[in-house]
Amino acid sequence: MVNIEQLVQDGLVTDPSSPKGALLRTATNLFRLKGYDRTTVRDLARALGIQSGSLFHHFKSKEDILATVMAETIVVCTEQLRLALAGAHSPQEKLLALIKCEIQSIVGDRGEGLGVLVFEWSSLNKERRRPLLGLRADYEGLWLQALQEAQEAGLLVMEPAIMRRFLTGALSWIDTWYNPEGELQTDELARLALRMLIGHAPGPIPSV
Amino acid sequence: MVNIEQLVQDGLVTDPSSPKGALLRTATNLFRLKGYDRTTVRDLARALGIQSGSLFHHFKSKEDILATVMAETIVVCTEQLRLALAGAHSPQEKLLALIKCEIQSIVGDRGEGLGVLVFEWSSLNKERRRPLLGLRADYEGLWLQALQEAQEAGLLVMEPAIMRRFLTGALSWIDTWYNPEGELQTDELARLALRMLIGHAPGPIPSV
Amino acid sequence: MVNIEQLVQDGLVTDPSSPKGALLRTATNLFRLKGYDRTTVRDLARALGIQSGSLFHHFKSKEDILATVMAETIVVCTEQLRLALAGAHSPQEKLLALIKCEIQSIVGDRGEGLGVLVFEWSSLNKERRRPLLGLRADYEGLWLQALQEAQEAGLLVMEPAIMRRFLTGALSWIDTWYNPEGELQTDELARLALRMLIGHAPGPIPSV
Amino acid sequence: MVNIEQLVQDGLVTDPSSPKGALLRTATNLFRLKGYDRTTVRDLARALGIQSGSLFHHFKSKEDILATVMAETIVVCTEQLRLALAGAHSPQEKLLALIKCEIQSIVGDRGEGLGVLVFEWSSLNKERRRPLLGLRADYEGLWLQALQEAQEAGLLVMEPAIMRRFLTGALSWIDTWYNPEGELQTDELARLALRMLIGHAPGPIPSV
DNA sequence: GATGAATGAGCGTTCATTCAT
DNA sequence: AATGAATGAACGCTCATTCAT
Repeated sequence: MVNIEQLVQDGLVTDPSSPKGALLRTATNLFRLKGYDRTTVRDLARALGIQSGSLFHHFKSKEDILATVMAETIVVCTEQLRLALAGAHSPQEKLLALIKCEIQSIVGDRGEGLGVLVFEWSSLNKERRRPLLGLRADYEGLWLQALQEAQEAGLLVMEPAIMRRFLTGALSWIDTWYNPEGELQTDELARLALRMLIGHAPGPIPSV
Repeated sequence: MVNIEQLVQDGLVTDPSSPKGALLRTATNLFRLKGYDRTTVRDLARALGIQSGSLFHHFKSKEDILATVMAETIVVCTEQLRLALAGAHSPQEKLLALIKCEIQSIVGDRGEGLGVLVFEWSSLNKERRRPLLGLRADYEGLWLQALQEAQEAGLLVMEPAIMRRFLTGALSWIDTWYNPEGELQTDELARLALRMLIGHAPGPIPSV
Repeated sequence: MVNIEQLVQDGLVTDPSSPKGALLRTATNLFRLKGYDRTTVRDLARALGIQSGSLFHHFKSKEDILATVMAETIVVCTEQLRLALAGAHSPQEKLLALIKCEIQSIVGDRGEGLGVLVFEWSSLNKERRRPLLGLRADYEGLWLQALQEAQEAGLLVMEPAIMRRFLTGALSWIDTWYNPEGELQTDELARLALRMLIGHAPGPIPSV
Repeated sequence: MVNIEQLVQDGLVTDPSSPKGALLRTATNLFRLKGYDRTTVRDLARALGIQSGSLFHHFKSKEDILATVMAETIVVCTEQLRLALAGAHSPQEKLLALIKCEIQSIVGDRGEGLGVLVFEWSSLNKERRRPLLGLRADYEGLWLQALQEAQEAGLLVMEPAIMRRFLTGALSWIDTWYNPEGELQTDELARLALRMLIGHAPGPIPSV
């Protein structure tokens, strides 16, 4: 598991155990559940057991909360991606690790943050998007490098940039249908996604 | 191209050349561009050159406009899917036809409607979702049948239900990155997607 | 029964069998049932089976309809009062006749008009009230004259002006509680009211 | 005078010196003057010197204000009635006390509230009427008991239920014509009303 | 740091009225 | 006479934000 405490100390993410951290967690939940626009600051305050005016001691505006939720989501996911890569060696292993990691983010406790990132993107002012695009580029950089290596190893069915785009859509969509209590395990799901990338016929993927 | 006039006569979609049709087109555009919540009825009226009160001669409420945009989008896309299937015969041909058709919907003039459908789904009241879910089931039924046939022919790299879910995400995501003026043609994009489904190694897909 | 046809020919009231008459009847009903403000011209048009715009061929404005309802109600009631007086001779007979007549107006088919008159009075512009006040004065003149005669005959328990005011309130309030299908007949009710005016102890009122 | 402070402490009425109390007073005034429907929340806010949005900190809706005006009016009047009864002993004394009290309510500072109660009753949603009907029944219960006793003492000219209805109308109508600056005193008015109930011939009512 | 009353612009919607057909 | 689309002002109400306490 990624070392959140380190990120907290680096000032990159908010301490989840702090009041501000609780605020962000609750905001993420509500923004995903009801949508950013339909979540009022009073809703948020009520869920936290405080008055709506008090929110503005932590954040300058409602949109500031949204931007922070998005930024911290990307930062944590990127850190998790880095960690996943650290334990993988072959191109195929790396791809599988990234896929597993991204699926974990989507169906796990970062799922709501990612959902907010995708579905509420248009709620964010143009100027506020820029820094997030930079963070996103870091994240995507890790993916593209791994896909590059896989292609050089002759594994991919198509070029990395498009491959990644197809994959991004396929994986992010999981959020809309995956049932964690169903039979399908996330590791199996990751293996299936990998098969889509490397184009093997049905049957077990050769062990990595 | 699908016969819109027939659908108009059947009362399934609004005549695009009527004032109400123009209203729906403009609404689709704004809902996708700014989001449903951030599009005010005054925005919509201004874009149409009418008074905001006049909108309510055509629709009982703002949400009614949203629901109609969604319903007509599905109806037209389903009709197009049906038409695409009519010209295809082998399982592989059928798959390619469906993919081409869905990509055309996404990057063509139904793209905004589909974006509204996906991104503003949560803006719709629970009760208004039901009829749309029925229409959506018709659409997905066509896909699943074609995928079923492909699997029986030994073409697919995984079972149809999950295959379709991966594909839905991958294709709908195209909307976020595809540039119609770039080099990549939609037919080529469709071929690449098909390759993901049927798992061939790099190189030309065998002609269908 | 009062001769409505004569009033129609004199141009004092609208022919009840004409479209305009039907409009007034329906308006009276709706104004009393829902209140003038909460009755929309669309409600009224729908109840008549026409379009709301068509109302304005008969009346210049919604308030015009209200004023007409009120004016014709007073005119008819005054005419009925006159008729009632014509058949009575002694002061006591006259009082009873007026009371019976007013109760008939209240619980009968002029009840809604009178309710509109009382309850929607404040919905009427100051300027439009003036002519109605004149019509009302005619009506009250008949009452005061009869009460005067009764007082001169030593019948009343108090002076006519206040007596009339108490009676006006008592009788108009009947509308809120009287049930025409109950046991209490309107003639009996009139006798009870008369007893209140002339102060006999319980028991049958001496025959007039 | 009834102890308003006690009612405030019991949570039955709003403190008249609080901002909410001022709001209710102003609302009562406007609702009576212009009618509930024609009084806009902006009118009310303007009369109070606040912004229209601020009203909704005190009340959830405009109709909530109306319902509160009505409820508190009945509660205070009932309390005053109780107090009036406490100082009266014979049936005749009790009747006179109740009449005086009701007239005071009508021509005094509860007159507007009672006017709102009568004239805007139909502006209130069906569900909101129920609790008010209960409060009203308490009020009427005091009246009916006193009238019952008067009848048993052989005082009334007719049975209590109808007597009360005539009286309700007669007294509530006072609001439309009584001029506090005229010669007629409310105590004299009350004596006249009592005479109507107990049927004495003109002349002074025997001392109670 | 937290409160909560107040703000004021803006929301979706209503509706009497107009007018070209 | 009648239609019905359109108007545009006004409605009740919401809500992010402010600020004196």
